[in-house]
Amino acid sequence: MEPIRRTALVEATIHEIGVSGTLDVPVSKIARRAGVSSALAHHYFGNKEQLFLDAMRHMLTLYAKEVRRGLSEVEGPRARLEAVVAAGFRPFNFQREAIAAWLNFYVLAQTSVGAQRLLNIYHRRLHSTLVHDLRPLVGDEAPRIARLVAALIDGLYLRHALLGDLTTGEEATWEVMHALDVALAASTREQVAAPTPADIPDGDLQ
Amino acid sequence: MEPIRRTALVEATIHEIGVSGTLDVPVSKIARRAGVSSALAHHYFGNKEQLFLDAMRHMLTLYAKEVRRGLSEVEGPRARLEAVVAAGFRPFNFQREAIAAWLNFYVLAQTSVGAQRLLNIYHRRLHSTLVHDLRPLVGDEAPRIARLVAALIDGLYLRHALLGDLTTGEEATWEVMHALDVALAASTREQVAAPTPADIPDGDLQ
DNA sequence: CTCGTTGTTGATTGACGGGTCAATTAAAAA
DNA sequence: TTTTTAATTGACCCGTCAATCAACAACGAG
Repeated sequence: MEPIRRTALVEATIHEIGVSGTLDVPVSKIARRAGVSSALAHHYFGNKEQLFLDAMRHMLTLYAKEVRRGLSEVEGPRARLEAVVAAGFRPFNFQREAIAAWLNFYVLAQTSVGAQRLLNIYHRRLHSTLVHDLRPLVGDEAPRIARLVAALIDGLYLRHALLGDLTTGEEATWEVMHALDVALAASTREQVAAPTPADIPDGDLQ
Repeated sequence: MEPIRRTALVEATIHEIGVSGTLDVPVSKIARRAGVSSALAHHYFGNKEQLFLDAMRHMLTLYAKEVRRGLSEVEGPRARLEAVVAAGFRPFNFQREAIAAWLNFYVLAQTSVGAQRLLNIYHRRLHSTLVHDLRPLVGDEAPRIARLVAALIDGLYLRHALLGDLTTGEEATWEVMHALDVALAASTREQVAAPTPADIPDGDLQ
């Protein structure tokens, strides 16, 4: 019984946050939607923050699955990169619920170490995936370009989510891929033209 | 008397949101910090949302001033673009208060038309500034590249704010400018390779 | 048939918060 | 001096909410 209730509560959390746009939703409301009492929610999750964090973990899991699915369908670095990018712009990620969850997640990450940890996991996962497929294309430049692509994804996502800047997710994907191709071309040209590895100002860490 | 109280309240709002990280701060607390009663805050602003929106407007004003200041010190499209980008990554924008205000602003923008309006203003302002200086460099590609740069700024900001991804704002600026230069080069090369409608009409270059 | 375990809840609590309003003070106008 | 207006507040209403707790149901094991 426990696992059923837990997932019901997690899904209800995502839903209610999506409806209100805020983390400021009564646990009782979430519980009602999950068909249980608020006391049970506390019984299983301890407190509201943990409940939300579990919900976010759930979303991240779905997202990761989506990425894997996309990756399994293609071959070659460039196509794999496109798959990763495209996964981030699938309609799934632009449902009210997902947007609300992410934005509130960011807010929470300022003050909650749990949220910070989770956010770091997401970032590191994305980064290492990108680097993995970038390395064969640009070698040592991979980390830098990965950061660039990741930032671009986040930025476009934000704009798309809050302003309907780009109409479709495909367009956003195209935009990122175009930028990526340009960066790729520039990087390889650079390596041929001027064999300068470190033109980045000194020391970086972690 | 009124203007004094208003700005005191606005500044107190920014401060308290910065401390708590949340919009979920009692008006009474904000008022106390401003040295007035919560009733007065309501008297002047009507409700909490308006108070916060005014605070956000205030921040946006400061930011715009910063951009103008940067622009006034340089000349030429490329330098002006750098000034705009750099303004976004100045320490000012990375104080707790600014980060908290922005993140909560995003959250609010999901549901508040007032916040949406304000966000649109910010976006349009940035966009038109970028386009203005991009046009002489890349002609019709200006809007597309402007969107790219804007998204990159937002994305890097987010990562810098929540993860300390890049160490310094200068580095972030450099990252954006590098991407921009690459895009610029690609764009002009494209135009040389494949003849396109009349661009590079008026104006200087570089 | 009873006992212990698991799942579940209603009721309650202690605290807080937004927004309102009658009433006070201070200053300006007449 | 009297009247009017602006500035400001304390107290309060009504509502909410997170978290706790004691208790009840269901049920399989012995």
